[in-house]
Amino acid sequence: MTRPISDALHARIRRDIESRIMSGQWRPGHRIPYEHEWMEAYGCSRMTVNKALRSLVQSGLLESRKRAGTFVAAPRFHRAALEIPDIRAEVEGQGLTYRLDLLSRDRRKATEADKALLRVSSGDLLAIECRHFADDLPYALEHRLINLAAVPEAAEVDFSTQPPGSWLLAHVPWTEAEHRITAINADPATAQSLHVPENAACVALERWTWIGAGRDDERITYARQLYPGDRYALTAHFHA
Amino acid sequence: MTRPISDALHARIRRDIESRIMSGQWRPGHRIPYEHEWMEAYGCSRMTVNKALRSLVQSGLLESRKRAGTFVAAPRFHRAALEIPDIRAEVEGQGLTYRLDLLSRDRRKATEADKALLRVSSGDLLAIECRHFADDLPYALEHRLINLAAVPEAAEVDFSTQPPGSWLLAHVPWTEAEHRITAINADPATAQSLHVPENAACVALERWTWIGAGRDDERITYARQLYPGDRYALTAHFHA
DNA sequence: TAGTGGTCTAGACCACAGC
DNA sequence: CTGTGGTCTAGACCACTAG
Repeated sequence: MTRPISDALHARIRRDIESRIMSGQWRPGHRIPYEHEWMEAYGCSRMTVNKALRSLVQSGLLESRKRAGTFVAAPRFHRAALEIPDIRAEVEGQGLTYRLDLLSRDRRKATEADKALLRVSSGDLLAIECRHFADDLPYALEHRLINLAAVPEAAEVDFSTQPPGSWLLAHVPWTEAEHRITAINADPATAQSLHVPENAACVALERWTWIGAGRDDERITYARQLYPGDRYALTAHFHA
Repeated sequence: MTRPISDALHARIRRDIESRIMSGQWRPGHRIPYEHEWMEAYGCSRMTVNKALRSLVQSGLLESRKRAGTFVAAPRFHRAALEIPDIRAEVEGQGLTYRLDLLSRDRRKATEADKALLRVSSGDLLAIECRHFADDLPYALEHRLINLAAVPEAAEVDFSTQPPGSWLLAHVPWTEAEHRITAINADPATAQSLHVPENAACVALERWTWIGAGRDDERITYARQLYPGDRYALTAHFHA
């Protein structure tokens, strides 16, 4: 007997509906009972029913159509929550010793290549190349651009010990982000840097970060991290 | 001037709070006004305020501590919503023609290897190898195991034209899932199958799917899909 | 047009963590 | 203790859309 997560009535209603969907009793497209009927079934107010249903709609398990009812949603893809930890936190979380190796740091006017990556039209930026180590084994190779128009303080920060990602996470707390995950073969320089054979498959994780509506000066940073494919895995989980 | 997504009062309150967090006006750890104060500020009831706050708590931007108040949450990692489309839908969504190539189909008792992958202790399963084509170019190579104890109907399905993922998505609608993304070098057979050079980097996407608490007979399927790294990218986005 | 979900109100009681 | 958020009620009006 597992202990219930929450005894709240709306949570019970939610779980009841969930289990009927997960058991296959209610298939995609099935119209579930009207909110009115749930009120009667549970002897509660409509707000309580509504709270349960809205929560399931937000999870993607249900969809509401005005005037028609609430239906079991037809899944069109697998959803999962991807939680990408800060590298230092991830390494230390595994009980390993983290070390940063700053390869280069360049403050410059955005080149054409920078502009394309950072998605700005002009301005100064900080370009950083660094390696992340876990117990003296290379963990990831990072190429990062920081938009100094958006984060001028970054120009004064010492990134020789503090990873740029950690600093940014703490100083530009809430952003929007887009991620792109691909696989690439390590070129000779990358291979040497990561201590992997030439052409070894690497996970390439790119991240674009900005604030708000996405104007030029709100672009925060671009990061490209390469992980040895045989030592690293991204994991994602779809909650119940 | 962008058109507002929703004019609902709780949505406006939500956006107001969001923008103060995203602009940096309220930093992690900051205690935002009490629900009582929001009521007065907006001249609305507490339920309306609560709806906005709960929504932000669920997004991870806020956290509530009873008796203390509601605080801006400290981001500990980058969150993103990963939406992995059904391959057929994804291919057709790009305006390409989808074709399935069933390489093998084997109904068998679970071998030791199967058990480890599917995470069951025994039982019959369906093992499928197939290739997905987009306009006659190999798009992905798939190895799939389906637990027949959980999905007996799968034994009768014709998977020579219908991709197993699409069938399962439609017939075992809602499950829990775990994903693992790595990069691998194509071995000779894989390279030939995907029309890529030997050792080409490929994105390996593994997915374990089950229902409910996760007992043996509730394990649904294991899938491993290999995508040519230079033709494929997974994308994930963190919503505002 | 009838009836659904979407939204909102003006209260209420409670558990609980901080003071 | 006090006051917070968590939860819930018994109504209400509205927009929308399916029939």
